[in-house]
Amino acid sequence: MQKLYDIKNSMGHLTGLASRLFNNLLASRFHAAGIDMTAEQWGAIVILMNMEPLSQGQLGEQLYLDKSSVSRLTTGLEKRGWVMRSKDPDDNRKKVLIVTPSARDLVERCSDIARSVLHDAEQGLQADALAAQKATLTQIISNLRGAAP
Amino acid sequence: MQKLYDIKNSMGHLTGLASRLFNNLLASRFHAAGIDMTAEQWGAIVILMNMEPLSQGQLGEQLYLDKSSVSRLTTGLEKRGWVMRSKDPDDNRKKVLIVTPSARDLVERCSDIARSVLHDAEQGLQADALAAQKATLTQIISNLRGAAP
DNA sequence: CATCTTTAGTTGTATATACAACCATATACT
DNA sequence: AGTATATGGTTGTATATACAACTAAAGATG
Repeated sequence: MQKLYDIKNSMGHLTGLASRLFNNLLASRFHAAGIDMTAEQWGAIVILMNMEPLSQGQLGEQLYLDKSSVSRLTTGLEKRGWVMRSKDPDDNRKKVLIVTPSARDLVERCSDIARSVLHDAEQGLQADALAAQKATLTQIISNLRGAAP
Repeated sequence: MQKLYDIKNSMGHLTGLASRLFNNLLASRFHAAGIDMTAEQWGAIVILMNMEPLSQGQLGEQLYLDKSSVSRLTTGLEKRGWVMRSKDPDDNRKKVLIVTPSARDLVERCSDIARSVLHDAEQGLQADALAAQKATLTQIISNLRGAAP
């Protein structure tokens, strides 16, 4: 009989755990700082600030999210006044996303908090180990994106 | 002015992405094989098969899930006849979870599929790089679990 | 032993996400 | 130009998850 799957040492389990713990801690520290923003909202705004203007579809490519998820995420960002969603004059199907001035200060504060979480997460690890880990993760992501369904 | 947060090369982003892609691909292949089980359900059953009997609380510790999430996850597993949930005779607050025989065959097939996904995900990576990555991830998880909220 | 506290699980509510069905617009083809 | 196809976004529905409020049971303390 085949050995049981060693799930607790598997890539899928470990990445899921790390991601969940990171986002939970981030959200908890945002909340403690009186900031009512989720980790996912912060991530989307940071991507936009680096690359704007983006359409919803382009944002989805960056985050590897389904277009329906991007639609709902964007609705939340717009409702809070952090993102402007307007029609693309060159293509009336598209929406153009721009970060509002009011979001920018907030996002800087959130990014400082994210740095603190990252600092805690990487405690005791060498820079080269971290760099190697990111490279490996990046390769895995690329493999998964290219894999046959 | 501070540099913008390099989110696309950050641990939080990469682990979230990898985890999501892995689970999506797994679910897609389960579905293609005619198996109506989610990646999360499979993961929970594998943990149980390795460690049963566990209470819901103990399963939650293994998966780092909130007790409410475990409760709902277990309800789904019970509804499909994959897990027996019974009262612990030694402590009437607790529920004892046991994998049913009918789940075992299915889980073996799912585990084979998970191995195929893992194989695809790790394409082109050296065993030592993968081992180092797991060790680093494990350390990060431990750090995050121990971090102050 | 009576009450206070802690622990285990459930349920209400909210966000994040995927897939499928759909609508509107743009592009391609004949 | 007119129809067929492809693309971008929204909405319906389902699962996964967290936190807060609650219930029930066990343990602690006077």
